[in-house]
Amino acid sequence: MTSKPEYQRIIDFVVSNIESGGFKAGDKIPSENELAQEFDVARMTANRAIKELVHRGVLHRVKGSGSFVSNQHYDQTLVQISSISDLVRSKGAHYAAKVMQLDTLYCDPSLAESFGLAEGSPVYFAEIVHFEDRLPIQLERRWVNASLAQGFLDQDFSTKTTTEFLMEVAPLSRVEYRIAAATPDREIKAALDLGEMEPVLRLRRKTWSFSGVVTEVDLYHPGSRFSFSGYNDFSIGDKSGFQQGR
Amino acid sequence: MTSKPEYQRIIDFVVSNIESGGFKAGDKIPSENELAQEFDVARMTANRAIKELVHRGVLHRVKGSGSFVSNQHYDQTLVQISSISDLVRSKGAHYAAKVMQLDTLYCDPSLAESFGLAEGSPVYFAEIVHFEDRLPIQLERRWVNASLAQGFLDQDFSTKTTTEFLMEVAPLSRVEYRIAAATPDREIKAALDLGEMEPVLRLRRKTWSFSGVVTEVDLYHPGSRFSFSGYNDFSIGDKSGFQQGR
DNA sequence: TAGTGGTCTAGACCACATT
DNA sequence: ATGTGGTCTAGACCACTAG
Repeated sequence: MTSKPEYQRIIDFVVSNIESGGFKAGDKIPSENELAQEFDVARMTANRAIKELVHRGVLHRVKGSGSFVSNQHYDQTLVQISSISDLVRSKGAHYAAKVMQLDTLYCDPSLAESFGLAEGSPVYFAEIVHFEDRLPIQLERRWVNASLAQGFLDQDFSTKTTTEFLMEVAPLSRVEYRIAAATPDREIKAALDLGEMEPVLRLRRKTWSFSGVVTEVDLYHPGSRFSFSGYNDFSIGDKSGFQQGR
Repeated sequence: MTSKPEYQRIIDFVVSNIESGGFKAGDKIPSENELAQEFDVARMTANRAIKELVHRGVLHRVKGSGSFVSNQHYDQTLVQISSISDLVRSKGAHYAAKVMQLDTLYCDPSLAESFGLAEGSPVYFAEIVHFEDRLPIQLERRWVNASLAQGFLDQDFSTKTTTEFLMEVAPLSRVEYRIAAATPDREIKAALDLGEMEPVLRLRRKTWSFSGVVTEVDLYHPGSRFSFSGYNDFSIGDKSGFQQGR
């Protein structure tokens, strides 16, 4: 019989009060000192419980003021997106990549603005098709800040992914992304072996390192064979999430 | 000059050692006691730093054994999906909903299996179109476990969302979801006022409460006007995420 | 000024790992 | 037996917020 930690009793108390409606969104919950007295524990223990719930997004705190119940999650959900090669391999399938294009471009005004570079600055461009058991599963179109990724053109991206390389030369500090459904152009349609009316699932991502924008990428996936998925567990232990293509 | 907390110095130490390659994935890092001595702080302070990095997924710990560097995230990314009415309102736009259908079905074999119910069990079905400033932005097709959501048919879902109602009667414990690009059927095309070749972005979600499957829903969005997006910050403070339609 | 959270200390006991 | 992380204590000082 492993007994629950003390802080868990406090977590349970707060959570069950929220679930029962005793504490509503915006309500102030008892202070650390009050909880510590109530549960006969040290303040640090109450602090740990509250901090855990802040981590989960259940509560938020204001210094000098108190701890408050955050807005309900409703069905807030997380999608976790990992690299395509990991994904394919984790399914036990064979992964392969084919480099279609790999060379240098010079910034047009729009690219220049996006990367925060001067017009005409060099940017590497790569187009790579990723396969899962011989079936094309992703078309990658990537632009890379040349000044932040020396040696990019010399890599063999059929054995190491662009992401793996970029992670080594420029640790990421920020990512922005967008998932959309799109109509493929002719080239995408050919590369992914798409049906006549088949849409694509597009993930567009922009990545910063400490020194600036490192890379922008469009990842196109066949709508009929690929999706982002995952799950969330609440109330029990905690959240969690994975990603899956199909 | 607000000085950094002590535990932040330890976090920085570990992170920079990982980024510089000093600590590699799988490596054991110094123990709490060693770190505490090294930085001349109490063990609890070192513990806090390490716990923070465990929360971020940078490290993992094994009781009795040590703390280890986890596999690199690469560009793991989070998408946070919130409710459509919150989303529209948070953009300052006008939100409206139109209930197209709201009645009772009886489970066919496939529905029965999904809900864990007997064939022929009653299930509520709702079809609702959500508008952002008069423009259709989401078609919701929802199936609801009748035994877990009494009063569902009596609600006015043009003023309160299905999700809000369900959250009240059956607190969620688990969510599964899948994002895909799809070709709309005729009905979806009409409801969302789609162009001829326009694909839809579909979010399919299945939600459990403690007592079983509560609801399954397909949310269809115009590919040309809607996407899921967000961002992640690393290394600085931490992660974060929002969702946005456009 | 009194209450709150943010941080920190210098101990402690325990369960578990490795040796 | 030793070292590790997991938990907990009973204080403490600080910065911030509120009355």
